[in-house]
Amino acid sequence: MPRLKPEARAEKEQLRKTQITQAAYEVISAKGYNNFTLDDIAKNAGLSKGGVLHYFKSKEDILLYLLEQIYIIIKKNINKRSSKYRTPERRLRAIVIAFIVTAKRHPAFYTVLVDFWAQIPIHERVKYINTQIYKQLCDEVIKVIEDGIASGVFKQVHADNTAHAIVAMVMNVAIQWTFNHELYNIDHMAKTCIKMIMAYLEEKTK
Amino acid sequence: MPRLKPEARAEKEQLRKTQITQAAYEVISAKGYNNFTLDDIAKNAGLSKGGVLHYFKSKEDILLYLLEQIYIIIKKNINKRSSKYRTPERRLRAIVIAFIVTAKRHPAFYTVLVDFWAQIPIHERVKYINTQIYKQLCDEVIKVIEDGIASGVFKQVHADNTAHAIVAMVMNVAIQWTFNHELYNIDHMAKTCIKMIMAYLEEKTK
Amino acid sequence: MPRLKPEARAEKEQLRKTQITQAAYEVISAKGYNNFTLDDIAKNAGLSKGGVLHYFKSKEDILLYLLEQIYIIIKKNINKRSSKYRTPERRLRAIVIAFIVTAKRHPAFYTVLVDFWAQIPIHERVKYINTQIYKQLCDEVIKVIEDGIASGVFKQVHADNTAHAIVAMVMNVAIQWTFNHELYNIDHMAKTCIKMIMAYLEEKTK
Amino acid sequence: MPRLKPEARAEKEQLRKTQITQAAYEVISAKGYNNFTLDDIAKNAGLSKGGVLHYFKSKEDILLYLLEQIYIIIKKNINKRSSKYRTPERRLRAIVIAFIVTAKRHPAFYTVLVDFWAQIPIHERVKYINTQIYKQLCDEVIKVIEDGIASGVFKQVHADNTAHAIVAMVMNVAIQWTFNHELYNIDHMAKTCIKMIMAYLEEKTK
DNA sequence: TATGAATGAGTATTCATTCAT
DNA sequence: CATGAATGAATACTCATTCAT
Repeated sequence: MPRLKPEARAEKEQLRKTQITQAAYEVISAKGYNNFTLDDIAKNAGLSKGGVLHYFKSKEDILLYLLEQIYIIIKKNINKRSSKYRTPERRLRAIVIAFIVTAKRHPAFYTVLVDFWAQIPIHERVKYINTQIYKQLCDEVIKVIEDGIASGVFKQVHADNTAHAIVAMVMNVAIQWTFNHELYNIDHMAKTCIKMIMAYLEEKTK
Repeated sequence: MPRLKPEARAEKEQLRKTQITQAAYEVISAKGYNNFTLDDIAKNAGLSKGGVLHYFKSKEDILLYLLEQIYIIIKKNINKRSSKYRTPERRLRAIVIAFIVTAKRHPAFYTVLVDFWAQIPIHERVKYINTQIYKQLCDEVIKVIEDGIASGVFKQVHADNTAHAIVAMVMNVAIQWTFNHELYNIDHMAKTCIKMIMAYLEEKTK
Repeated sequence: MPRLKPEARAEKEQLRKTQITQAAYEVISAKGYNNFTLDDIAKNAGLSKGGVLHYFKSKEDILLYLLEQIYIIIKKNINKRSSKYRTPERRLRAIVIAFIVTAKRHPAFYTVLVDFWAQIPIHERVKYINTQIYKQLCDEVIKVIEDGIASGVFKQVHADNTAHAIVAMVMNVAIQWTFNHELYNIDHMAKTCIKMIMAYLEEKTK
Repeated sequence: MPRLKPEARAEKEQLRKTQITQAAYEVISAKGYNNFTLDDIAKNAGLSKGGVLHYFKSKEDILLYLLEQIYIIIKKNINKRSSKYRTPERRLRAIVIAFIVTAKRHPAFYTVLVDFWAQIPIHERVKYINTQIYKQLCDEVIKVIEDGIASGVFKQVHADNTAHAIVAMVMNVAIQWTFNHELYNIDHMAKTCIKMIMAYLEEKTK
C-alpha cells in the first residue's frame, strides 16, 4: 500500500467510521441496544477494541453517531421517493410507502430505532437528536399537505397535527410489523393507511 | 407472630408481588429498563434483595409479570371507557381517548412499554406476551368497527387492518407525546385522530 | 456459627475493614501505591473483589482509610513513648526514638507514607489528610518544646519552626534508612539527631 | 533536507532527548508519576508517540534518564553556591540555601523527586540511581564538615552522620513546604535549620 | 526519521444470584 | 420468611508498544 495522502487518510477514517457504525447496527439488531459489548462491535468490524475506540471515544459516541445515520437514511429515502412525483396525493402516498419499504428492506431498522426511543427518558442527548429528526420527518409531510391545501386538492386541515398523526400511524404500523410479520400483511396495511389519510384530506364533494 | 394459614399466606404473597411489581414500575420509569438494579426494586419496595427474590425467582421474572400488568391496565381502561357508550362512533372515540388519557395520567406508562418493545427482538417471552396483548387491544377496536359496519353506520372497510391502523396511530401519538410534551397539544391531536378515523369510517352521504 | 446480633455484626464489619486495610498495607508495601490491583487486596484479605468493594466503595476509599490509620499508628507510638517521661529533654528524646523505632519495626511504614506523599500534588483529599496529621505530629513536638522553654531548660527558640525542623530531620532519616539500610547505622543516626537537637535547645551556659 | 553528518546527528539526538526529558518533567509535575501517558510527553515535546520512542526505547527509560538529570541539577546548584565561599560555615550555609532555593525556583522539583522515591521499593534501577546520587549530595556536605573540623572551626563530630542528618532535615523541610506553602515561612525555616546546624557544629566556648 | 493506526493485555467497577444465619 | 454478606462473571476503557507507511 502506498503512503496515504492527507485526503486519502481522511477518506480512510471516514471509511472506518462507517465500517464501525455498520457493525454497531448489525450487532444492535441482533442483540439489542443494551446487550452488546464493544467487543461485539470490534469483532464485527474486524478490528480490536482499541481500534474501535481510536475512532470513537466511547461506546456512547458510536451509538449517537449511528442514531443520526439511521434518521438520515429514512429521510433520504422519503425525499428520494416523494420527489419523483408532482401531485400532493402521489407524493404523500410515496412518503407512506417509503416508511413501509424501509421496514421491508432493512429488517433491523425499526428495531434499532425503538431501542433508541427506549433511551430517551434517561438520555438527554438521545432525546435531543430524536426530537430534532422526528420533527424533520414530520416537516416533509407538512410541506406536502400545505402544498395540497394551497392547490385546492386537500381540505383545510391543520397541517401540523395531520402530519404528526400520519407519521405516527405509518411508523408504528412499520414497527409492529417489524416485531411480528404475522400480525398483518404489510402491503395491505399500507393501502389501508393511504386510504384513511386520503379520506380525511380529500374534498368529499367531488 | 402466629403462622399464617394457607389462604392468608397466599394473600400475603399476592400482596408482596403487587408491592414489588409496583416498585419495579416506578424504578423503571425513573431509570429505564436497563439501568436499574434489584437493589433499586428492593429498596423501593421496602424489602431486601433476598426478600424480593423470595417472590420472583429472578429479575427477569419481575419484568415479565410487570409487562402483563401494564397491558392489563390499558385494556381495563379501554373497556371501562368504551362500555359507557352504545353507538359504535362514541365507543370508538372513547377508546381513542382512553389511550390518550393513559399517557396523561401515567407519565411513565408508554415509557415502560417502549422499554419492553425494545426487548422483543432478543426476548422470545417478551415478544409472545406483547403480541398476545397487542392483539387483544386491537380486538377491542375490531369488535366496535364490525358493530358499526353491521349496523350500517360505518362503511364496509377491512375491520382488522383498520383497527390496526387506528391503534398504531393513537398509540404512537401517545408515545411521542410522552417523550416530548412540546411536540404538540395532545388534546388537539386526539381530535385530529378521531376526525381522520371517522372520515374513513363514516359513509360520505352519497 | 450463631446468628449475629447487631453489635456483633458491627464488630464483624470493623474486623473486615481492618482485615482489608491490613491487606492493602501489605500489598502496597510489596508493589507500591500505583502497582497493585483490587484483586491483590482481595486475595491478600482472603475475600473476592466484590467482597472488598462491599466494605469500601472504591479502591481510593481503601487507600484514604489506610492513610488515616498509618498516621494514627505513628501518633499513638509517639504519645505512648513520650508520656513515659516527665522532663522535656527525655520526652523529646523519646519522640525522636519513636520515629526511628517505627522504621525498624514496620519495614513498610515509611515506604507507604512516601507513596501517599507522591499523591499529594494530584489528590486534594490525600493532601488534606496529610497536612492535618503532619501538623498534629509537629504539635506534639511543639508542646514539649514550649514546656521546656517555660521551665527554663530550653532556650527561647521559635517553637514552631524548631519542631518542624526536628520532625523533618528525624522523619527523613527514617525514610532514607527504610530505602537503604546500608546508608548508615540507624541507632547512631538517632543519637546524632538527638545531640544536634539538644545542642540547639539547651542553654550553653550551664 | 540533506542527510546529517554523524556529529550533527548525535547533536540532534541529544537535543531531542533533552526536549523529551523536559517534556516529561513538565508532565510529571502536572500529573504525577503514575498518571501521565506517553502521549502526554509526546504532545508536550511536539512529537508523536512513535517519535518519542525513537529516542528512548520505553517510557521507563525516559523516567530513568530524567531522574539522573534531576539530581544533576541539584548537585550543580549546590556546587555553584558553595564554591563561592571559602569558610566552612559560609559554605555550609550556602548548601542549605541551595536546597531551599531549588524548592522556591522549581515548584515541581521535589514533587518529582518524591515521585521517584515512591518507586524505590519496587524498582531496583531507580533505587540504585537514587542511592548513588543521594550519597553524592551528602558527600558535598561531608567534605565541608571535615574541612571545618580540620581547620578547627567545627567540633570533632562524626562527619558522615552529621551530614546525613543535615541533608535529611533540609531536604524534608523543602519537600513539606513544596506540598504546602502555608505550613511555614520557608526563609525563616532556612534560618532555623542553619542555626540548629551551627549550634551543633561550632565550639561552644568561643 | 517520524507518524499515528492498531493492538491487546490489564483493571476498576457493577450487579444478579446464592446461601449462611 | 427475610437479610445482606459474599461471589464472580461481565465489561468499558486505558495505554505502552509495535509496525506499516
